[in-house]
Amino acid sequence: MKILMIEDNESVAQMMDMFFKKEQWDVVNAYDGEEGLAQFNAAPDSFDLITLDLNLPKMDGMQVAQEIRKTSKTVPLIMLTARDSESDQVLGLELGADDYVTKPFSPITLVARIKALHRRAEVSDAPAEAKPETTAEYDVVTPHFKLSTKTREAFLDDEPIEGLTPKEFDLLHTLAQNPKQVFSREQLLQLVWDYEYYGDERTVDAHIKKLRQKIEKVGPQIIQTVWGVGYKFDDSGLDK
Amino acid sequence: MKILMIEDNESVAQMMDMFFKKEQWDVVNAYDGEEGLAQFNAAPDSFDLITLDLNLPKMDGMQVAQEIRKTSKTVPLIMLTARDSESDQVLGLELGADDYVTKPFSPITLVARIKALHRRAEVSDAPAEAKPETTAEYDVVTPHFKLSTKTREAFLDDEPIEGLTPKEFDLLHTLAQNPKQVFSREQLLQLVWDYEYYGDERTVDAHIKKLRQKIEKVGPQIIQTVWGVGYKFDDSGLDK
DNA sequence: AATATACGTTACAATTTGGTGATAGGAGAA
DNA sequence: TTCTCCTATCACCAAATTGTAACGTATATT
Repeated sequence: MKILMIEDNESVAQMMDMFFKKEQWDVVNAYDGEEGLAQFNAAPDSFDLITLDLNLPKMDGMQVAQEIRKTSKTVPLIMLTARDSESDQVLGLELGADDYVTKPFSPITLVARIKALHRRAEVSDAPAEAKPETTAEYDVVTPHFKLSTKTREAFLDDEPIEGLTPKEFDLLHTLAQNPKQVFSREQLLQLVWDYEYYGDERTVDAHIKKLRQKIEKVGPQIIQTVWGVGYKFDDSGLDK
Repeated sequence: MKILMIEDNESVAQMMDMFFKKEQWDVVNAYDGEEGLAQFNAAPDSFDLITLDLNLPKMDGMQVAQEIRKTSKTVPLIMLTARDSESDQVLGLELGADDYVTKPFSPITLVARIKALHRRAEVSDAPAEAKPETTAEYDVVTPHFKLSTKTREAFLDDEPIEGLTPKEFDLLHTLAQNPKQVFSREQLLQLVWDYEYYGDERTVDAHIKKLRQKIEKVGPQIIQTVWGVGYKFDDSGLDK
């Protein structure tokens, strides 16, 4: 998958770039509207998805969107917009955005939205086939654990883990996406919270605790503490 | 299923394209009357259905309809017309439209009308068989719930949910079509309301409330709140 | 064992989000 | 027209979530 990212704020661009690469996506970054449009027109068919910041130098994001839509009516387009400007959303959707995300966002959210949009686009391109409509598709699967962002449900040995709050779900999602990999508190704050958020590391602990409580209700612990480092998801202890 | 969409308004075309593709339909879009007719005549038998905007550049929609009907007397044809022009409806039906929808419409309505028309056409194409005339066909079925857009009735464990208003029915339809999938308020506004409508998210809450009241009269709750995310249809709690 | 550091736990205030009822506008029917 | 029902929106209250500080407990290091 190849993404065109049109974003002028350098640190935000860097952050996004990092997370996209973690997903093994190719990223092309343009730092203003003109450059973005040029990049796109140079090879319109090569991009699978575009993220477009609305607040851009040289050429306004809305204009860019319009120009892009003149060339391709279908390429998936996500707009990034400041939280307050609600009218942008209206206009954005009219100008052909498929989704928009308000800044500041959490990486896990953005990535999830991109994946969802890409999935939709892929399906509609494909020839008509057997429709798995109602068959839940899971984003994370191990022999004992599965999780779906579509339904926001998580299962441990087919028992639903119930009552998860948004943060708890995202946290579990992040950890479970890379089983056995240790995440520092700092990393988790970066992944699950807004990229502008710099808070207490104990916050992570507190959420882990509540998450563990809800997991314990249906099965053994799958979130381990790695002393001096952080936390990890590991359900391999259930294999025997 | 393959659809010929004759529609000049780009953003409306795009929106329709998106929802058609979600249904996994093939879509061919023509941006004026001439092009539409050309597309149709190039392969008259390849289309299963045509949507035709009446207000078109180059060649008037009515003319297009007449020309189409010269070639095929049976291809299902839906006209899209501005809300005020009532005379169009009369003329349209005389010129061979099978249905018409007033703009602006809500996606769920348009898709439902297309499905209904297509179903009718399919049945009448088929060799004379036992026609289940009055036997309701349901659009959504789970072990405890069924819903028919034809009769606009919904049943919970064979008990009719009564007194549903149009919006409430569409809302229930949208949610029930994808059981367990969480819909944000924003998504619901996009699906159930007109494409030109951008209103308060609390509006969804209010409709959900009234819908729940009517559901409660005949059985347990099948619409759940997913805190911080949205709402979902889930009747799996009734299985045991 | 002593110490320092990391972690777990709890309680609580602040914030966010959802539910609800009142109300007024508007469409459609009588 | 008048009437009725549907619909949208607002304001207020209730409920859930969240971040953080404080403090107790566990772990590693010396």
